[in-house]
Amino acid sequence: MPQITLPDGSQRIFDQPVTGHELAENIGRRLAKDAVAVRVDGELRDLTRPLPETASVAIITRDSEEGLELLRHDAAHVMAEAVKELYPETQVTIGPAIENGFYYDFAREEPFTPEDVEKIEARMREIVDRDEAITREEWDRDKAVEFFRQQGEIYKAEIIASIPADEPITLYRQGDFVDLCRGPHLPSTGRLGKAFKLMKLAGAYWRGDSRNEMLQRIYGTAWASDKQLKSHLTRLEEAEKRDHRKLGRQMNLFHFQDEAIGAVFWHPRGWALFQALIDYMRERQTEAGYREVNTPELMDRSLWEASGHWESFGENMFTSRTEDDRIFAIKPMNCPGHVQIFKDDLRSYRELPIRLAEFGKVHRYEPSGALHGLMRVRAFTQDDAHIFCSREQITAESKAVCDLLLSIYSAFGFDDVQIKFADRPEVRVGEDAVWDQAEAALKAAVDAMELDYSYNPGEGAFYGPKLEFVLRDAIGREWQCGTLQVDLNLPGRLGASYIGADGEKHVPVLLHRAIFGSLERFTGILIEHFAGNLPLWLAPMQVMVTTITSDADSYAREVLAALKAVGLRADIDLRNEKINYKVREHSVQKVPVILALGKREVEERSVSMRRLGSKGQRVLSLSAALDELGTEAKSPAPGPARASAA
RNA sequence: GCCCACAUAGCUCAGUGGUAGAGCACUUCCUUGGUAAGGAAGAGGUCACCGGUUCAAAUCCGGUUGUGGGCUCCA
Repeated sequence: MPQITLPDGSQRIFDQPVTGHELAENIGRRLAKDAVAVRVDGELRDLTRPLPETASVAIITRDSEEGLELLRHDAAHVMAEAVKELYPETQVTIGPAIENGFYYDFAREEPFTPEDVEKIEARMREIVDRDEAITREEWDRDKAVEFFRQQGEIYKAEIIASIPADEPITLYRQGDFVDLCRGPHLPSTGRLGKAFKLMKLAGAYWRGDSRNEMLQRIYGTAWASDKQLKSHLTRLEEAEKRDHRKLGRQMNLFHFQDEAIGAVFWHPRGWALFQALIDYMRERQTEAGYREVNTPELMDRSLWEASGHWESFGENMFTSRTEDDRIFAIKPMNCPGHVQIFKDDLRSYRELPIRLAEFGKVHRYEPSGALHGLMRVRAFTQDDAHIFCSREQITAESKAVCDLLLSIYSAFGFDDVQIKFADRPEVRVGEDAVWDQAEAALKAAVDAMELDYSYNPGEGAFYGPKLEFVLRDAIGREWQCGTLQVDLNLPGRLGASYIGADGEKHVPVLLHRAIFGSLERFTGILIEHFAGNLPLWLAPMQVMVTTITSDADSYAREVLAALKAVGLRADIDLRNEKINYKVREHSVQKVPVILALGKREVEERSVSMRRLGSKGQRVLSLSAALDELGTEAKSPAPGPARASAA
């Protein structure tokens, strides 16, 4: 007699074996309708499988997180079925659920066209209407391999061959379509519903390896209800409106052009924002004991060979050959330069730690396909710093870096920061014993700080392990910006040393750190995070003085001078246009404060202040306005550092 | 770098083989108007570039460059 325990602790006893579906019906019709699978003693299973004699069982509904994932996985199968029906020569490979949807990778000589995708989506809807039963079958491994080989599905056969021997091979059948799958799946294709949409065509390498052939990937989004689908599509539209490339033009911040691909032409307003970031970082890091330096853009190839960069990244470095046949590389990093400054003096342990910072512009020949607005460029500025210290100082210095970094992120409104610990990559320099020490030191530091972190195995730099700091923006997207790397390799390779208390030479530890990472990219992130509505302290143009009639011109000039005198970035608009027109134009350009001046303001020596995004305006005296704006435009005071678990 | 798509006026875009279009922006004139587009006129384009097909190419074909979406990469 099956005895089923439900999540609330209640028990149901049946006089004959039941399936998950029957259990759900027994509990309630509505639940049975929304059920997509069951969790039996922690394991997800098909609704149609009989339940064990005694088990604790939870019904998974379509709008739960797990249910949605199953729904999306089913959508991938339905898409594969549709593709096989329409284009039988296509081979199927893999098709997982992903965030917000699913994809499936297909192998086919001829590329799918956007029209094909429309047909595929229409066929998917037919398959849902057909409501085909989805059934699970356990197969013998060799038979399964043979089955897919015969069908010409060599990718599937390859996948089965790579499944560990102790795992069962399960196939799912819906209509004439059979796919290898771990499951579970919905009972029938009708249960998928129609809240899905195919989104885009893309290329993707077989098994994610660029040495392999390129497959055709079709992405889709799938939801539990039409309402959810619609709101997802609305969110995408909203995200598109924040695109920093679009806002960059609208706000007249920067542009790109073909003669300098991957390099930014910063316009006056964009540069004002960029400089505001530098000013703030400079203030904070000076306070934290960093000293700013500047190192050459071009340095001889030999230096990059010594550091190891030439070997690892030589192909991605810009170089220049001089008349006397020397090869200089445009710096892709600042570290070797900073090491030269360290080396130029005989250093004592008493000087450590030495913290050198540079807003260093670096150039990297990034692959053309990787370029993306400000987010991935070939010429960018790092808020780079290198801390030369002793082994004993690693923990304290790492902690100081984390505190500074989290406090600065918080000042920009990023309070949700994840930390990832990235350890030794396959391709690296240095002895494993040295890596053991570096990883242990960084781990000890992060543990000492009591910060939560996750692992990102094999993702360290070629010279040392690193912490990666990932922040979450206003619409939930994650951006990796900051980094802290413990390097026990480069200082030795570049011949840096200091004299210890014992009178002997020691190789210093080098901590590499960046907080913004790339100033260009961070600017792009801020634009998207705030949707262009930057807080006053960051706004490139903070106040626009506008006149309603030309009688106010001379007073307006006086107001502008007063604003500039208190350090505000301000400008004046005396054009012979209606106030509506001026307000619209400056609002489109996201100027946070518009002061409108007419006859009344001239007489009263007041201003009519309009804030971006608000409907009305306030009239206040010029001196009150100067006080208010001057205070608000100050950069945020250092705040407490916080981080959350990854 | 790889796959797919795209490239028309400063911007956003229409234009499927027969003399290049719209809106906004720009210039000039009128308008001095109280908070997200006042009115009129004018100027502005080797249709990314190179080649091919054709009597004829923005339009069809090939190549190059760039951009977009992905994949790979990211010191």
